[in-house]
Amino acid sequence: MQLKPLPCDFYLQPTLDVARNLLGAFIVRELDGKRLITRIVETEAYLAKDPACHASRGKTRRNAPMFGSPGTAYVYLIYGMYHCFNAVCAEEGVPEAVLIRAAEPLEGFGKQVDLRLLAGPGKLCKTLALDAALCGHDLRLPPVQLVKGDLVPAHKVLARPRVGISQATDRLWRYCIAGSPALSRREE
DNA sequence: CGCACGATGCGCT
DNA sequence: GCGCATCGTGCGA
Repeated sequence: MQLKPLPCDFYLQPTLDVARNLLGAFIVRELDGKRLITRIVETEAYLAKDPACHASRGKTRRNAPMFGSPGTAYVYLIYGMYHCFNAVCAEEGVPEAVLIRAAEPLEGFGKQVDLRLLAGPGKLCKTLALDAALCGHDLRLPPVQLVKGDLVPAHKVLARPRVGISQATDRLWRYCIAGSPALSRREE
């Protein structure tokens, strides 16, 4: 398998396109001298003017990383016990991001792997040990890289409402690979 | 300074 | 399907 990090330009596409195009991409995580590879199967887009976006009401200490360089990580704590991992999109100063909601274990997890080990944003961060220390990290570089992956045909991509938000619930900005066993919830 | 609440997940019913 | 753990953040006082 060739592991080619997604270039900075990738994240400058419209954020909804980044969210769709991250489906099938790989997360390569180096941890304790081991390499874990997973395949992204579910994402959500958050846009600058979107009421559900953390930064839609301006810059604060927590959301400041969303205003940073495209292709860096935005990681935050949710419900006091889980983390959520995002890729920052759009040009510097425009706070948009794609939440990585679920991935499928591919390499480095042993034989009897649980396919649902990364089925949800909190579980994904727990399994890959992603936390605030990685906030701002350049996702082209170890120890966490997003790399070019399988092409997912359009007919396999589902668009669904985002999960867990109370505003702008009508927007179909969650993208899933149809039929994946590793989604955060059963397909609707 | 106090407090309501979240881009969640798990266990119980 | 529902309650709740657990705590940093952000806003109103």
